[in-house]
Amino acid sequence: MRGRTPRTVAEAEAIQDELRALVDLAGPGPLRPARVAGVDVAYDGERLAAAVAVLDGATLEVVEQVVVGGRVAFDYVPGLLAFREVPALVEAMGRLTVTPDLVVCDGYGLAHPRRFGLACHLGVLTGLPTIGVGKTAFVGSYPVPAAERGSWSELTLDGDVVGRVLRTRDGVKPVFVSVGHRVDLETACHNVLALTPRYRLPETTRVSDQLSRKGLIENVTFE
DNA sequence: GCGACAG
DNA sequence: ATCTTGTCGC
Repeated sequence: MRGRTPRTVAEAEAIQDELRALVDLAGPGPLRPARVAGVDVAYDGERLAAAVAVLDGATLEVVEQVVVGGRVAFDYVPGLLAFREVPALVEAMGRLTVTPDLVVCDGYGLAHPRRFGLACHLGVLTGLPTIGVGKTAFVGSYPVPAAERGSWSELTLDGDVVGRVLRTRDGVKPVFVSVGHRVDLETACHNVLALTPRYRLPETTRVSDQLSRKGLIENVTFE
């Protein structure tokens, strides 16, 4: 279950249009997940390190970590990020000994040109509940949310609400939340706030980001 | 037609 | 993503 690796942009877009039908937007998804995973990928030219960190949903303490090395198989193209990161992430998740109740991705989910961002892609391939948390704007328009943590505004694309711009820290740049698979938007935002007791980004994102970079330096597994 | 564009 | 030091502020 790694998904096909397209050779062209047209081929990749066709795969997204096909897999989009498998996304489960019914939710609701976990409100108090026991285990929450964070995934991220770090690069060094052709080499890459994909990491998955599983945290206890209540204490936010790290429960398990996995890092796998690999090679870039698809250049970065806005809208096709998943083809660059998902294969290695699926490989890393396959090595987990515990099953996450929720997976927090770096990037977008439904808020995507074809409504099938990285979070949706990883969700469909693993079957797990996923959400996307982006650090910068990608698609859609939105009013700037109030300055207090917890404030949010709707992210709209072509007349559809595809996500929320959520303030996780008072007076700090907000994050872009969109659902991936088997989780609704309200539940996704509740979880993001639960994962940001102190920093702008979810603990899951921070731990997996640090882990992937460390894996790159230590020349972890390779392919 | 010309930019903008998750990571 | 990645290239990159110190510095201002809570």
